Amino acid sequence: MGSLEEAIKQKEFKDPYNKLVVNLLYTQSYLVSAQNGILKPFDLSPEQYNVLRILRGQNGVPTTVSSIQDRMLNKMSNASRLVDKLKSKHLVERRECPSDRRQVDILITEKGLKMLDDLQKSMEGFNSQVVNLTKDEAILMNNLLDKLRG
Amino acid sequence: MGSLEEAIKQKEFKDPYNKLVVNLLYTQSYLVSAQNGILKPFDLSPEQYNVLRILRGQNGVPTTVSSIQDRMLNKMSNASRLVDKLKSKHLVERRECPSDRRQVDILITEKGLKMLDDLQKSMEGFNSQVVNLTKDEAILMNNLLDKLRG
DNA sequence: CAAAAATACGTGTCTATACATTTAATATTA
DNA sequence: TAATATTAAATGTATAGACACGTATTTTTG
Repeated sequence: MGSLEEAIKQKEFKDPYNKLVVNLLYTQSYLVSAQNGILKPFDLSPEQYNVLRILRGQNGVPTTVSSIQDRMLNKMSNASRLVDKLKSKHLVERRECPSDRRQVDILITEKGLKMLDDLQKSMEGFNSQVVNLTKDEAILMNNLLDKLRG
Repeated sequence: MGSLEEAIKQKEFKDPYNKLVVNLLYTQSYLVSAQNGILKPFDLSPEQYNVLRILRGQNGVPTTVSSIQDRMLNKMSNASRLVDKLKSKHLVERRECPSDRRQVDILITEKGLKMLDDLQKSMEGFNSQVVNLTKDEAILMNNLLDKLRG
């Protein structure tokens, strides 16, 4: 499973950039699959999990839907519908925003916080297990990724 | 837009592994969005494009659906339905496999090859434009990604 | 201040992903 | 060889991603 070439049975790539794009797409799929294994018992999708973490990071301060959208990993996703799904599971709460009636304040509920807490136990160590790199290599790669997006 | 922290407005991460997982997911979304811009005029999704390239790589030798599946970037995707979509656009052809009637041989059509050829003009340089790294950095990152998946 | 522009959120639609299940064909083995 | 297991592909279903569009509210500006 080591090299990309072996994994997707492609002999060679035009240049390192071409290979890198394919490699990043392939690695993301690898990570999401692994993450799904942990999230599935909690009946959460990766982006639902992400939205809950964003809301927990607010420490009780409400956020709007568009602010959640801005901070989501997948910018083209649909925060409105994800929040709706989380609300139907009673993991978040909606409040009409008094200062601007176009906006809707979103808050994580006790139940949502509890679920994140339970999840933490399963997620503990997941990142370092799934990422077979030394800490220094991980830091290096973070820097390269930040540069990549320039 | 430089750092991940800025992009998703998160102050800090538990450790470099945690950040790296988030960084990879975020970067994939960045790449797919950019790729979509090129593919949209051709009415192809990224995985449809990928399947066509796999078939072109066969140089006329037919492949089965499951072999395509194995080589796809997203292993959980559904080769059968993607092939179906490509067939309805007359970009691929299905043939029943004589040696094993469970299998279906898939071939790229002339129209499919022509589309890839036209696409190449737009895709030319895309990878090196979207990836703001030197060639050496790209090579380094490829090696780290291969190691990451262990 | 009235008209126009911008913003926030929701919705509609099509495609893709994730995963379970089904159906047909082939392989295994008792 | 008949029964069982395995495999290939397709299908069913729920959620998510991509993107256009609609509606209500607020901002801008002429």
